[in-house]
Amino acid sequence: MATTEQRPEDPLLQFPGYLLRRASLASTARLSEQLGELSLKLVEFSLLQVIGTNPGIKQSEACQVLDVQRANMAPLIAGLEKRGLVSRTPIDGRSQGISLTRSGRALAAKSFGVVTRFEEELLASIPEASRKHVGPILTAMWESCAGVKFTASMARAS
Amino acid sequence: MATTEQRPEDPLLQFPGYLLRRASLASTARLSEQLGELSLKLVEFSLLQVIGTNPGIKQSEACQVLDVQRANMAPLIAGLEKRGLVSRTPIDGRSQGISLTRSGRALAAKSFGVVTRFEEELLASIPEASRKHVGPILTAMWESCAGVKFTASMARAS
DNA sequence: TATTGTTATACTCTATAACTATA
DNA sequence: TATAGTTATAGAGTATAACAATA
Repeated sequence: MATTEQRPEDPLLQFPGYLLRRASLASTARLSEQLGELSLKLVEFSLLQVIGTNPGIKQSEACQVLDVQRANMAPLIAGLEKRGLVSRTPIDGRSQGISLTRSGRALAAKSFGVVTRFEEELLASIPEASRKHVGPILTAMWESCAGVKFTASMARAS
Repeated sequence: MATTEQRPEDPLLQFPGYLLRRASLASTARLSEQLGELSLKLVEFSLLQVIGTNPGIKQSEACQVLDVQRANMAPLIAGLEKRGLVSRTPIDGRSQGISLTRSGRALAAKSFGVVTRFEEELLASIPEASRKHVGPILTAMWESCAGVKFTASMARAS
């Protein structure tokens, strides 16, 4: 028989956005641990994948894809270059194409395996009947919240 | 007719955990803006709600509910107390019960309205057929990732 | 003039360690 | 000996401003 002692209630559990944040923080912490064993931060992993899929991509383009400030991208790329994971090829006088080196491709592939396994477990933890809704739900939440930014910058661009 | 110019691809869009993180970051940024108009940070809003639902809650209990370190909770509570939003009542020599003041209740109610509206819009952006899966999916993802922590600390406690 | 990359810097958030007082 | 609260501090992560070089 359980005691009647009251545990504090969390009144925020009813909010999708709260669940979203708590789940994201927990997931990020867990995956970061695993990537740490490859001496990779989450953003470094993401960057390797984006560069691998888009060889010769410009720094500024990678910034747009990953929503990272130019000022923060510079030391990130520099760090990967210093480790021999990426290389730069001049496009014109002010921009360079970034590509994976051989060892960059190796680490990208290895870390992709780690993340894929993690993501498979994550998906497996979700009730089977709900799984096909994961993509639509998260994409909708993302787009509806990112929408403000997008419209602001796109209004300027159009 | 669209140009054939290639935009960089994001190879991470296939990963639920990536979508989770991007959606969470976007949602957090957007809601934080709105709460900023009430001079509330997201964690302060959450804390007000937890205290309001659990009058007399101890600081350490609020830490567990919101997953905030004791060391970071202290200045948070102090800040709310300084603004006259919460009050402390001694429980024993070392712990105090935290409750909302009158104006704390007012701000908690007002901000709850703001967040509720936000969350309703968030939910409305999701395809109707998927909506009932939001809770189960996010809860499952949260629990499956928080699980590690829980088992570690619970093993110690048992 | 706008874009690309860079540097410096500040601000927020979070994590750790050490301390006091009390159970 | 463990718990509650506090303080100080360090480390990420992120944001802004300014600059040089180039389109």
